[in-house]
Amino acid sequence: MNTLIGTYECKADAKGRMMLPVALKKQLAPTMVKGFVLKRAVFQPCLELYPMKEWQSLMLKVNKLNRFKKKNNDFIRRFTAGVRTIELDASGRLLIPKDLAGFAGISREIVVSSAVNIVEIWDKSLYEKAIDDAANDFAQLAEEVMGQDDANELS
Amino acid sequence: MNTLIGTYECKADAKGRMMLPVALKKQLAPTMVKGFVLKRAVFQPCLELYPMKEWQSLMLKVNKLNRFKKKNNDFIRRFTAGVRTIELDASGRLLIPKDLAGFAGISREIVVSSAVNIVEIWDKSLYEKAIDDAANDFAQLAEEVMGQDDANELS
DNA sequence: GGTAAAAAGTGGTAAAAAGTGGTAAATATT
DNA sequence: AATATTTACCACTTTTTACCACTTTTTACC
Repeated sequence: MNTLIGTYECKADAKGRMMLPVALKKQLAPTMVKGFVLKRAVFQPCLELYPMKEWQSLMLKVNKLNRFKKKNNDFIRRFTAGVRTIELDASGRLLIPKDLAGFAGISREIVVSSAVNIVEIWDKSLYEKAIDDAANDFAQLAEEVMGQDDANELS
Repeated sequence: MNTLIGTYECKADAKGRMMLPVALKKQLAPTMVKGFVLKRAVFQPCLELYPMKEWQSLMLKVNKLNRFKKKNNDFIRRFTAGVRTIELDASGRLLIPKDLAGFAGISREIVVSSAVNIVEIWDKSLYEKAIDDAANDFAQLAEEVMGQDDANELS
């Protein structure tokens, strides 16, 4: 699947439903029919939305892990915590289940952010906080993550 | 891609649309067809406009990162904050999405400034301020570094 | 277990906000 | 002065938000 692009702000209604931003919906259109998996993120207090196909291919990998190793078992439990399959309703709205909303501290203001081939769903204020935190050591982070080949930039 | 040159002032209309200055448009012409990515800058309250090709080659690197590493995850999130794909409309106007305009404090008066191979978009007053601050910092820096020994000047 | 109350989830829609397209007037450039 | 560029509007479409009314599921209690 093509990688997703974009970070969007949107609002939930009183029942915790949100419209996916059209720009994102268009990108997701091919994968929309099969539905999604929504789950807790591992590193951050946010949710991750996997197009079903992405999820399945990830599960293929996970299922190859040897469950008789405690670490693998723990990982699987942890990784699949809070997994829910969801679909958009007839009006194209996405309902964020209460427990997941609770985990991610989501109230009304939401940020939806693509990350390669999945979508992160954040409470807006927590998102901004995470961004700020990352900005502080962005220079260092960038160097560690991307900095191997400065030479290319200069050539 | 060729490096872009120049700093230009322009105005947005009531809907937050601006014409790209022709001088810049001419320079961007080859890359225009594929559209752009507009995003929040990391260190400054301004926006960055990437010709799509520039953006894609960056993403090629980014997409190779293993997202099960927290650092990579954080980096990607920080780097892709506020990303939007945009195109010029039929009249050659660039619409700055409301949330991004909000982030960059952009109202009507805009400064567009090329920076190597991307374009920075600033609210005019914030731009002036940033320039001033940088000037002050530089003066102080220069003084700290070079200012100790007046004697040298006189010798 | 059975029942009432609360919570969670559905479906629909009116109104507000954001975005699009076009053009006349103003300003700058040659 | 003539042309090119930029600015300021108007009218319109699409998207998003904020509700209301209703159904289903879960919880709490007798």
